[in-house]
Amino acid sequence: MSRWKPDARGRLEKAALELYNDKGFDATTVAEIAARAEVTERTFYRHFVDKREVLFQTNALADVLAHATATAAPLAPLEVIIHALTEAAPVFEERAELVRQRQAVIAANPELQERELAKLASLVSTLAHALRERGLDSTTAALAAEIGIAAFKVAFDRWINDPDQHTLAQHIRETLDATRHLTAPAEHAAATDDGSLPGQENVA
Amino acid sequence: MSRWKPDARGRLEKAALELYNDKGFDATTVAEIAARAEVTERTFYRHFVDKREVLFQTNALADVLAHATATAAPLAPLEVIIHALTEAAPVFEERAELVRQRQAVIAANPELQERELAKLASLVSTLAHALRERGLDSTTAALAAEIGIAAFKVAFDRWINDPDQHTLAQHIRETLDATRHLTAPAEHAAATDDGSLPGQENVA
DNA sequence: ACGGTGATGTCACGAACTGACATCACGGCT
DNA sequence: AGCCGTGATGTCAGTTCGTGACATCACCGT
Repeated sequence: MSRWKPDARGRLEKAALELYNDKGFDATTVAEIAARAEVTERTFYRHFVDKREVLFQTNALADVLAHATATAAPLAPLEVIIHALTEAAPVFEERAELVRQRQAVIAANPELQERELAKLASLVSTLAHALRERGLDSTTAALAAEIGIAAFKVAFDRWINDPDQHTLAQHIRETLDATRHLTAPAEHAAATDDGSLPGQENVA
Repeated sequence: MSRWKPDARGRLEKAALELYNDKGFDATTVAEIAARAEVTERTFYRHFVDKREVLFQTNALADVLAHATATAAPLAPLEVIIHALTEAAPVFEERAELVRQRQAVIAANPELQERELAKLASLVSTLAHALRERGLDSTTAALAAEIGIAAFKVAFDRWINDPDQHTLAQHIRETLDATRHLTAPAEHAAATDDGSLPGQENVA
């Protein structure tokens, strides 16, 4: 028979989630998590680089974004981003309850918010890289990626706090539409319509 | 005569900067900083909430942004933001050398990058609040603030890595112009086609 | 049966913070 | 002048995070 109960990592994750929810992140020690998962503290650190990382297992998202960006039809950068984010939406929508719970924990703790921002920043890098692969110049790619994730933040926030009114995908679309209205409105919009496809426009 | 040398905080700040630059953030202990500043470790923590915070004394920036946003002429949101960021630019330009040095330290350490993102997020809140005060609805304000800071990130990055080609203010203006091109341009199809995303069907 | 491997345990430790209490120049008040 | 409150600092003890080094031992392939 096996020397240890299987899936130590899973048990740790579950224990951590429960405790963070129950007593709050700060009041939870790694020792407690380990004890509840019936492993040692050391084992916790073998599975997660730190106490926060348990909540941020989401590399799936980066993969979806990168893939969707790479395979999207030739479109203006913002359309590509809408496409990619829309593809990614189900990752959240499929486990809305868990996501909300997780978000509540994060909302209650500044350290966790920092980590979340870091994760989002890494998504920006991923997106920007994927856009560069599509031929965008580096500044445009960086800017488009930043704006995309910025819009996602707002859309996600609205989705979390606006239970079931709309899907996340709808919020994303609405938010990016709002972005267009925000940035376009006063100016005449058609000036740059020289028929070119995705923007090779340079940042003058 | 006085019991202690004056300006403990200033000495701590100086000592920390030097050590972070010299041996790196990780390799520097608070004990070392305190020793060099000729105070105790405890005193360090009385002046700075943690080891990172020494590098993020920048509440001046938030004040400038909030004030400039509040007093800007009535304009489209994005114009207000351009105005505010432009007002804030001198905060950096006036001490470009120090800013570059600081940025190098931050670039070398993920923990510091996390903190920086947190500070920027707090600027987003400040900006959004100021925009709401101007009468924008909460979602538009949040979105405009996110986009403004996103553009600022890109502009700042270009400024740091593009020594003296342009001023930060120029970069900001260029970047926000690029934002307009990114979001507005040439998407004549979008006006009538609010429906399906092209290419959606064959993206796994 | 044998030896290598990988997941876990054990131990020891440094370094980041924190709470509680002590000290004592300074500045104001009487 | 003398007393007193205050604020900045020191001292100390303790908790928790996170890591390196080494030990254990079921499992798996040969």
